[in-house]
Amino acid sequence: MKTSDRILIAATVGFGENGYDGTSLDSLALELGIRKQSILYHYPTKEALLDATVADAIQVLALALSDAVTKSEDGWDRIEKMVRRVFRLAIQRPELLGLLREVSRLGPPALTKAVKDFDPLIKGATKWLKAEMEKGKIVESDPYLLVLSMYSVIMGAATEGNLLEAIGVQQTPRDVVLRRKELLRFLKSALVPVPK
Amino acid sequence: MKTSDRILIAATVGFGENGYDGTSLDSLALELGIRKQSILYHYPTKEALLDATVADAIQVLALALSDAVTKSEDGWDRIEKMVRRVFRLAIQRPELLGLLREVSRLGPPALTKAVKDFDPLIKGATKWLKAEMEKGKIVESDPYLLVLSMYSVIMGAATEGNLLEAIGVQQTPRDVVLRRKELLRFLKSALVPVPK
DNA sequence: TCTACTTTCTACCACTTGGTAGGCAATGCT
DNA sequence: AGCATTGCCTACCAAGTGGTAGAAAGTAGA
Repeated sequence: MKTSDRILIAATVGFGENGYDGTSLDSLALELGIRKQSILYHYPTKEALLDATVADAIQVLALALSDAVTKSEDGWDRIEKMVRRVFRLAIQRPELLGLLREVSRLGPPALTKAVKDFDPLIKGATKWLKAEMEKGKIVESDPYLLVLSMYSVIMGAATEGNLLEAIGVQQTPRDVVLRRKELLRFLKSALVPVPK
Repeated sequence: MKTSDRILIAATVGFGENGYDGTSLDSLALELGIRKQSILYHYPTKEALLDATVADAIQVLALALSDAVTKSEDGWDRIEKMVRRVFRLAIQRPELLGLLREVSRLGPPALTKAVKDFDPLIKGATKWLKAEMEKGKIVESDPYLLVLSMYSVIMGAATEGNLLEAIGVQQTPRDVVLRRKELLRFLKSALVPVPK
């Protein structure tokens, strides 16, 4: 693999799990078996490296979501498949969502760029939700607010691994499935209109 | 106010908003108009200071919750009042919830201690939810899982201020009320049984 | 083979980090 | 008064931070 890609991955894991300030270029270099200066050759500053990881993370997330969209039908089925897809991502690469959470804490300027990349996703989701509401397939409410709520719910559920471990909650695949099911029940009862 | 208390508050804000690694003792001291060594007099290490802030934050949260409990009736009313109380806390002192989120990212040893302090709260909530379920006032499901879900939902909603600002969402009191309402609708439809 | 370019390295540097040692003034107790 | 304790200070320090300068080593084309 290209060195620049190896750096990107290691940095994503580092920033996503130990935070931006908690991850030094030296520690990344040590992990990769190279010198810090090689990192700075590929990414001129630490901040540039952060921007690259965030852009990549958003792209991966966007890809996963669009994959779920194409493989689903309108209505609740689409939401369910998207949640499942995000959960799979959270299990396979928990650092990705951790990074997005971290960048939202860091604030500008990194967050400003991230939001710009993220915007089309939000816009698309909002538009779709609105259409679904008009069709009566989703409970009527402010679609933008709904997107934000869903974002924070899914984000919370997907990034609380550390906490669960500390509480002593098992993290076997079966338990994760259970938690995902509970989350889906949560969302479904809030989003799907009760049939008359 | 006692110097040690001033330090505690400043540290809570620092750790909660800029993270543990993002907050240096020097910057805290500068802000307080004292020397770093004075901080180290009251709290022997930076980690000890972190532990103190976390213990304090949990105590404040527990107090707020128990206040909501005593002033509410059983059933949905109690959950609603608790959510409102936590939201109020999130508005008045956003750094408190930010700190709890930060400590869950930091992992042991700080998280281990925090969980120990937090445990009675979780146990109490779980027990109460179970009783409510048996009375039929809350939808039947795994109470422990439910507590965790509610925790992550509320935490997410209450700590996404930075993100909302970057997206361009207004943060006027009216908007916060709207978001709280949406969250409550979310919770209510997931928790309150549909009347036959 | 010579040359130009890419990539990684060694050697530094100024600055910040958490933490130690010990001094000095205020306070209160005997 | 004498004395111990408390609280904050100055003076340091070793380690680690992101980043610069420039040499060395590989690589590919002429």
